[in-house]
This record gives sequence, C-alpha cells and structure tokens, in this order.
Amino acid sequence: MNSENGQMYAMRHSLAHIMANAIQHIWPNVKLGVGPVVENGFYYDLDIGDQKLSEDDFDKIEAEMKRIIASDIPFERFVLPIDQAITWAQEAHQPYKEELLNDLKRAGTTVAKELDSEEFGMPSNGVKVSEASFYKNGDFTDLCRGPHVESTGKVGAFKLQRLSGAYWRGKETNPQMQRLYGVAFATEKELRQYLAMLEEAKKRDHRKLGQDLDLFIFSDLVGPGLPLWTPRGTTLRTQLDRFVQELRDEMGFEQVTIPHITKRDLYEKSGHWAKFKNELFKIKTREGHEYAMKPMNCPHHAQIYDSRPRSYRELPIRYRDTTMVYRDEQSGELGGLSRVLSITQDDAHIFCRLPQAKTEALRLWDIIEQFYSTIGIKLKLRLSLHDPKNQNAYAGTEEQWAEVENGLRDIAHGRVGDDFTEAVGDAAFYGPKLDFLGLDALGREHQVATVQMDFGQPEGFDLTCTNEDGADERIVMVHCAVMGSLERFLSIYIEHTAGRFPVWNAPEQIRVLSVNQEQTTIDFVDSIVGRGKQLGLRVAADHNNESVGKKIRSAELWKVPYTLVIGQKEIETGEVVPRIRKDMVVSEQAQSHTVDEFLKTVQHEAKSRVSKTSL
RNA sequence: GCCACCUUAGCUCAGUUGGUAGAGCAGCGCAUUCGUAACGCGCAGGUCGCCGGUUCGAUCCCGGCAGGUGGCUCCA
Repeated sequence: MNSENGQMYAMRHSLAHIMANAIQHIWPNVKLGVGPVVENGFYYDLDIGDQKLSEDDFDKIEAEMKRIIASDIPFERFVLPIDQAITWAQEAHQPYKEELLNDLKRAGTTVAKELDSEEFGMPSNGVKVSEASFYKNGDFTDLCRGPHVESTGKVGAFKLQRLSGAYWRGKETNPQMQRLYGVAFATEKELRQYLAMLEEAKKRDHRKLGQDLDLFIFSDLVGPGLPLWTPRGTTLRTQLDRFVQELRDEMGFEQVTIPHITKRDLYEKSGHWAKFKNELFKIKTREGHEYAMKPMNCPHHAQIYDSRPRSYRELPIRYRDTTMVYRDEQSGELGGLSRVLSITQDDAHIFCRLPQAKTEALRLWDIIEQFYSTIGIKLKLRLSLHDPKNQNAYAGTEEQWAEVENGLRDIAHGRVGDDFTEAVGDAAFYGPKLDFLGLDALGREHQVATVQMDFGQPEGFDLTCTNEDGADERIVMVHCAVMGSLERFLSIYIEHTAGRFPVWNAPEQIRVLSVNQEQTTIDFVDSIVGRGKQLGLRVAADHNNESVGKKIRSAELWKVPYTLVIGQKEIETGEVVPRIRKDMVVSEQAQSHTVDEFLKTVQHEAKSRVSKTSL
C-alpha cells in the first residue's frame, strides 16, 4: 500500500466512523456492527431495531455527517486492556462489539473464516490479544484498528450510495443488519468522475440496451433467469460463436451434439451428483426414473470418447459443442444476463495424453488471444493452482498436480514473462486452470475465458487409450471455454461496446432508406438490399413514409454501422456516399462509391472482422 | 432463499390526500413526396403486476403472491 492509498484508506475508514456517529446522533439506540473500507468507499453494518432506513434518510444523515466534518474534531487513539474494553462495550450497549472483543480475547482474530477453521480444530494463527485500540472523535468512540485521519475535517468528498441487508458476520443464522454504503474520494473532482463513470455504466447497462436494441427479452410466463433471444440477439450470438468455431476448427476440433438431459447415473459416476446436487434441475419420468438437466457437458462428451477403444495414435481427440446447460440458482442471485438459469456454453474438451496437454493448452491460448484481441478486450492471465495444504480435497495425485502445474507455469512464463498472477486454492477440484481476466472499455475487470486441466473425470469414467506397449494408459481431459457463458459474455460485450457493434457481428450492418415513396426509388432500394443479401450482408430497407431526418435518426438509434440514403441523385449516378455511425473511424468508405463497390468493401470488412469502432 | 426498495399503455414516465387515469415516443390512419438525428393532424392502446381483505366504493389503505433492482465475498 503506497502512502496515497494509505491516506485514502484512512479517509474512507474515518468516514465510516463519521457516518456511524451521525446515525447515533439521529437514532441513539443504534447497535453498531462492522464498518470497513471497500472498493471506492466504505460501509457500516447497523442494527437500529425496528427503524427501517430508506434512501429518503440519506439527506438527513449526510447533513449530520457534514456537520461533524465541519466541526473538524480530532481522531484520538487510545488503548484499553481487553477486559476493560469488554466492559466498555457492555456499558455502551454495543453487543456486536462485545462479541468481537470476546473473539479477540479468545482467538486473537475477528475474521469469521478464521474463527470457523478454529472450530474445525485448525490452528488459528492469532496469538491471544491482551488489549484493544479505540478511536474517539468528539462524542463518538469505536473499537478500531485504525488508522484514521487526524481530524474529521480531513476526509475528502463522499456520498451515501445505497442500502442493503447483510447478515451479522455473513451468516444466515445471525441477525440481519442494515448495511449503509458510501463512496468516497480524496477530492470532489474524483468523486464526480467516479459518479460519471457509474452514469456511463448505467447508460450502457446491457439490460437497457438489450431492450432498446431488441436483443433479448424475459417473459414472466417462462420465468426469471431464462432469457429469450430475438432474431437480432441471435444474430449477434451466432456471429460471435461462429468466430470461435472457426478458430477451433483450424485447431482440429470436431462438432458433437448431445441431449440436454441425462439419467442420474451419469453424474453419480462423474461425482457431480454429490457435489452439485442442489444446483441440478431434476426430472422424474412417468416410470419413476430420475433424470437431470445437464449442468455441464463434459460427462456427455466423455461418453462419446469412451464409446470405443482409443489408440494413442488418434489422440488428441477434440470435441466442441456450443450448447445450453441448466443450473438451479437461488432466485435472488439472478440478474440480467450476468446470472441465468439457462446458460449457453461454448464448450470444448480435448482428450489427450498427459505430455500432450501443454501443447494443447498453448494452442487454446492462441485461440483465446485471437478472439479477445479481435473484440478489443485486453486480457490478464491468472494461474489458478491447488492448495497443497488441502491435497485430499482434490482429484489426482500430488505428482500429477506438480507436473501439470509446472507445465502451465512454464507456458505462462514463456509467453508473458512474469506478467501473470498465481492464485493458490483457485483451481477446480479436478485440476489447475489458466483463467483469463478481461478489461472492458470502462476499465472493469471480468473473468472470461478459461483453460482447465482435468484428472478427475478421466479417473471417474476410467478413460484410457492403448499406448505403444499395448497397455491401457490414463488420459487427461482439457476443458476450454472462450466466451464461457454466452449470456454472461454478451452482458460484458454489450456494455463494452455500448451496443455499437462492429460490422462483422452487428445484427443489422447496412440500412438503406428511400428519400421518397416513388416506385423507382423503392425499386432501387430493394435492389441494393437484394444485392447485399446475396453477398451475405445483413441489409434492411426503410421505406417508411417519413422525413429523411427521422429515418436517419432511427438508423442512428439502432446503431446501424452504415446507412445509405437513396434519392434521385443516387439513382441517376449509381453512386452512394455512405453515412457512417459516429463512433467508427472514418475510412475510405466515407467517399462516393458505386453501390457494388460499397457492398464489396463492407463484405470484406465483415469477413476480415476488422473493428472500426473506437470504444 | 434472506433484507430493502420498486411494478400505471409496447417504451420512458406523470397522476389520484380512496369516487376506476394522462403525456411524450413507438404503432395505425390521413395529409405530405420530403436530401443526412425527430413535418403536421387524427385514431387506437390500460381489469393501474396478480389474488384476497377493509370500505358504499380500492389503482391508491392492509395482507399474501409474482416479477424487477441493489445488496447478502470485503471484518475491531
């Protein structure tokens, strides 16, 4: 943490205290939970009995906070022996603080996770604590590790932001508290910039754009978390998926097709039944057999591999399959396309010998990089490794893990030097992963593509090949998703592009509009549309009896890359001057072309998947 | 699932301190035949999310349900 970050931390943390102080002034019986610093701000967990806070209270609370800030009272630190600290909490009627202090005294920590592991007999790293520090500003005192700013006047710019419920210490069985969030920055300017970024994000919200651009809908009758894709949205999906397919086919993948349900037996054998039982949609047949909607595709694909004896000579075998899986998520977790019940995966599985896995992973990385550089999302690599302290939670042997993890690390070093992070404990239970994080146009990070090594299912399904010695040899599976969930990916991509899709995947590439309703004009427009379609372009006519200005506006709102305006002039010369969507970098297309030249140029632009949009 | 808030026309939103509602855009019709971001006039469109309760009367008050939004990982 550099000193600037340290200062910001102290400001935000001090604001949490000031907010709690203000609330205590307004509702004196408030019981305080914890009030930490979070990304871009802070929160405080509060228990105000039956008093329900609402956003209408924000002005009142902010005003009181500003009063405390204006008084510029110093933050003073003092230390009490732990037992006196507990007495303080009792006298101040702060039961949550008392609980924290008792944990401190007993286990040396207040972190719930560490306390949990202690319950399971694991050693807690904390030494027992004999004293606790407090911070006091004016009439407000709080148990606190600090640090704080010198005085309440030095906290920068803040704004209360939202309100939510949160369980005391994150446990469902504990009382529910009200969590009040604020954002805070060192200066008004930074605060304004941050709020402006949120505004921009709101404008780009994929749920709004999905509605405005007619990409997908939800139906109350079909149910939450089950998006229905319109023709436009389907075109977008199809174009993106086709690109991934092309890249994979160059690498030797073959398409397979599988049913969306399976007998329970498949997942009992794969081990998924025990682990994912609650997330499975289950079906009972009229004869009483238990089936499930597939929550993943690997076990199905493994059956195709295992349908006949395999020679080492035919390996690697590579299957690809873009298909929906279904997961029974908690209703409150659903939101837009980011979290859905019907998930389309651009799934792929490679069945290969252990020594081949490294080369396969490298080639998958090529595909991922090509895809993401084309759509303009920068990638960062995270190597997700197992936690050796917990070896028995994983499939496979320690030697296998070591070999494959080292292999992946070599690949990473060879390709990006030290420009990647390692995350111990982030591996899947069946193997380590190369996870890719994408940076979108607003600077937000999302987990996108993944390459996963798998020792678990080859073991579970007893997948082998016959090797040079005529013996059965255990194989390895490599999972790879480029977009991962198409729904989640599209939520990111729609916001990344703000719906201004490049020509190659734009649902509508060219709109041709007529200046008047005369038959010759309409015929000419229709002939352009016809020729465009013959070239495989997505062209639409706008023959509405409206002004040219209005039709231009409409094309602009639909974010169509190219618009042709057709009137007497174009009919006579046979040439057009395309109107280009504002965000696109102006190019040779802006000049006059014959219609066919123009269509050919756009066809080329689409085929080569160049992006002229500036995001 | 849990907590808070929200749900009025296809969309965005107004409104009724309880007497069953309005605008803009979109749609349709008429007029217009238009040259690069909104021409004009008109029509139609709603069991005010659903079910129940209170009331002479409920879109409004109460309860339940459904759907949506923000959270529920960040730890003195």
